[in-house]
Amino acid sequence: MGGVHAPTTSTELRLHNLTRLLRAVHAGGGELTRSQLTRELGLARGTATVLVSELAAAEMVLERPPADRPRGRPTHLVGPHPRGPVALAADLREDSWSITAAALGGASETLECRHHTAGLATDVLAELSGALRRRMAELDGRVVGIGISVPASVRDGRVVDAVHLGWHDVDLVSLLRLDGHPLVRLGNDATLAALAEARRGALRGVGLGLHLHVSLGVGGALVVGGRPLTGARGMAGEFGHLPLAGDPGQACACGSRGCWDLDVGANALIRHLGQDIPVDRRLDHAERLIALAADGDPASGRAVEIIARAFGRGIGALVNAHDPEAVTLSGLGARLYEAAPQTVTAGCEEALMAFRRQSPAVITASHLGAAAPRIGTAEMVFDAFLTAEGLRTWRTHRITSA
Amino acid sequence: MGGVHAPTTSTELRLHNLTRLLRAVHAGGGELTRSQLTRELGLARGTATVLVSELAAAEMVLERPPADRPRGRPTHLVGPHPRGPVALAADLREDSWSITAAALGGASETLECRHHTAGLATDVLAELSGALRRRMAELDGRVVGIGISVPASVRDGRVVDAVHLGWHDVDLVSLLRLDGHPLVRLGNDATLAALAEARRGALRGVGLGLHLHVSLGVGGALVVGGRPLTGARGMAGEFGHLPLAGDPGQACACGSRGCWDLDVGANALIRHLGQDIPVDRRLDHAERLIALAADGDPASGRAVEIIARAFGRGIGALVNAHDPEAVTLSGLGARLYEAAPQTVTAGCEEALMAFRRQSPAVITASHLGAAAPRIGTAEMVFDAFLTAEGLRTWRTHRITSA
DNA sequence: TGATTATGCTCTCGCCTAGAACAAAACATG
DNA sequence: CATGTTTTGTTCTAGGCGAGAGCATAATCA
Repeated sequence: MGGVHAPTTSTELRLHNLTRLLRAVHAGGGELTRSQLTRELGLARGTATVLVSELAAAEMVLERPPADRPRGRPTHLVGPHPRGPVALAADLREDSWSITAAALGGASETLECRHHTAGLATDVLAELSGALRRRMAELDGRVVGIGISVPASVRDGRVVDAVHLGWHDVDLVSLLRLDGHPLVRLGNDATLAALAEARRGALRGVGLGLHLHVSLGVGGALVVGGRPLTGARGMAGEFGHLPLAGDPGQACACGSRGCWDLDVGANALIRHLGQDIPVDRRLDHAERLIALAADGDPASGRAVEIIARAFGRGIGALVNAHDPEAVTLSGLGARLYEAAPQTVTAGCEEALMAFRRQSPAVITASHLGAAAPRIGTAEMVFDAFLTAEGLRTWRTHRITSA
Repeated sequence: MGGVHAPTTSTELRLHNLTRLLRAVHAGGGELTRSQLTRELGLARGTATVLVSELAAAEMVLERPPADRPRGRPTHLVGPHPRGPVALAADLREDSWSITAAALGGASETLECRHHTAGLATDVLAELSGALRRRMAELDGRVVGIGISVPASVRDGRVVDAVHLGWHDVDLVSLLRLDGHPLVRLGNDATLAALAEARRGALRGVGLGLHLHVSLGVGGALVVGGRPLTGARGMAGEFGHLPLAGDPGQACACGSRGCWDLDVGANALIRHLGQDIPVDRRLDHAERLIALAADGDPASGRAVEIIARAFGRGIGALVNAHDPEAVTLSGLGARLYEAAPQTVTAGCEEALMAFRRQSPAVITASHLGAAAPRIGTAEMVFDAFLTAEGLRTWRTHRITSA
């Protein structure tokens, strides 16, 4: 499920082991030595030699001397090649967009970041499209895929529904005119934040984790074996539209009633204070309100407490249902937890089944911050690229272009 | 992730392909021809010859002539060997236990079935233990594993909590004195019903499915790639303890509030009618109430409608959150859906996000009936056995015993 | 009876990895 | 500073595996 097929022939076996090696390099952040990789993958040293040489010849990895040198013959760190594969990650938000380039191992650099006020105006997309094409040209031949993170439901590469933006069934890939590129992937920002957490954050190595990403509302994903569940149509993780913590009769903009979204997120926080803020400034405003609360402002403080409690209760309910090993929070969720950890925890315990209270799941605020969706987007692209197929493409591409 | 490792050497490659072949035979119910298997697995005919011969020599499969003969040279059905592997499945319930033997391909026969009134009395376990040992002796050397289905939360092979039975942290495997056997697996009945549905029912081939099993309350599992999620501690699928459809303030016996369990299941149905029925007769009674409703009894009819609506609303909420391709119902859930399909559907649509209403997930009543946990138990055992390790064990065992 | 059709069997070939033996490059020690 | 120790890289051989080709086989069809 998702590109990693087991080999059935000896030829595929080679490709499979090359992929495994490359994935290990990527997962290790490009900071593992050749001998570590050899041990980790259970390869013979001779085999490792062949495989690493092949990847180095293809300009995917480069060996460099390590900082510290233990006793015996020195080994080398296997890291990304300076002319190696790059994933471009575009993070499109209600109020801004950015483009980040990530190399094998996950090291990334945000190349460009623009604010906008136009919501989904076509010229915002045109601007982003132009920037992406420019960056691809700059990185001549190194871009193996483009990922786009959007605050919206995504299905089969199309934006199905963006409640807060008023988008419905938009073919973003076509609008960005990236059809020509072989590997373009679209993802929901919360799902991608979960992916980032699974690969580079607190859910690393966790069998079953739950990640919640709070922005205007609440989204997230169950993470199973390092992979967020995306649902049959790529629209899972809409936890905000479970009736977890509030008035079951209250209507939600999504068309249902009693949604958790009505009680948690920037929208809820602002509504609780009776304020009226335009969509494209709500996230910033909500962060400011949480800061105000921390500084002792009573009205903000009360609102934050209410939201934090509702957040906690929903978390408890979700833990009841799914029994995760760990729960991680990103976006506004992390801020909320940092501002009122005891309130969130109390809400959670309140909703937990009694026998689970003895060993509740660990709640952690993500340390990836606002970069989470970007990082996850790059991981999504590398997931698609680090396959037998991707390797073949890279090799033939480099051979023909050289 | 569950025993299926990818090969890294050519020796493992052979074992891997043997396993794939055996799994395909099992998944196909032992009714696939050699040529079908060859095509399905993408093998060369020569390779298939070698692999099938090897499995036949090990007395795992047996080739037999097919019923219908198409044009060319006749091929053979690859089915279970009469002296081949057998999984024993014990289904332990509040009021009875049974033992079922399943062969490769899933064909099963219930060998023994006893009623009891003693709940968890030690002599019930002793009786079951004796019966299991007897069956193992009868099936001399063919039993590759024993699975046990229990109506309780299970963690690390121990019964953690059985609300309606009063069991807490019971080491059932030790109590049954089966420690000697290499492969003993314990599972929750709802989770195993979901597994059965995934392998032999309506969730076959479904990428992400949701199975709900209604008895006194509601349990179930998300099925991902043919495998039910069990949670970090094996206690997932407690969907009944999400506050999905009722009064959020109402206290539940589990220690939380507003649980779905309060509105759906035998307990809820009986409570809605203001009746008072002992725990061990509630399931039967609830079925009778649903039958009464179908016959036109107004009080029962109203109660069933209310429960069905709450059931539907919760399903809708879960579909919002997880976006399953299909939803299957077993136990009382199937009865409820058959009795009032339009009410369930209406409740579901009511809770769905508007944009999902265009293509809602398909709801299906399971056709496996009461056998679902048994079937799932056998599948659990074969899952553990049909691995490179399991094959090795079988081969060495047969070699030394022959 | 002979043509057609699809499958099974056998053998060769190329590919892959393990493992052993040897070489190399550092550090540790006196 | 020279020598021994330790760990890793390199090279080569042996054994195993599956693809594919060519042939054999067993049924149906005309």
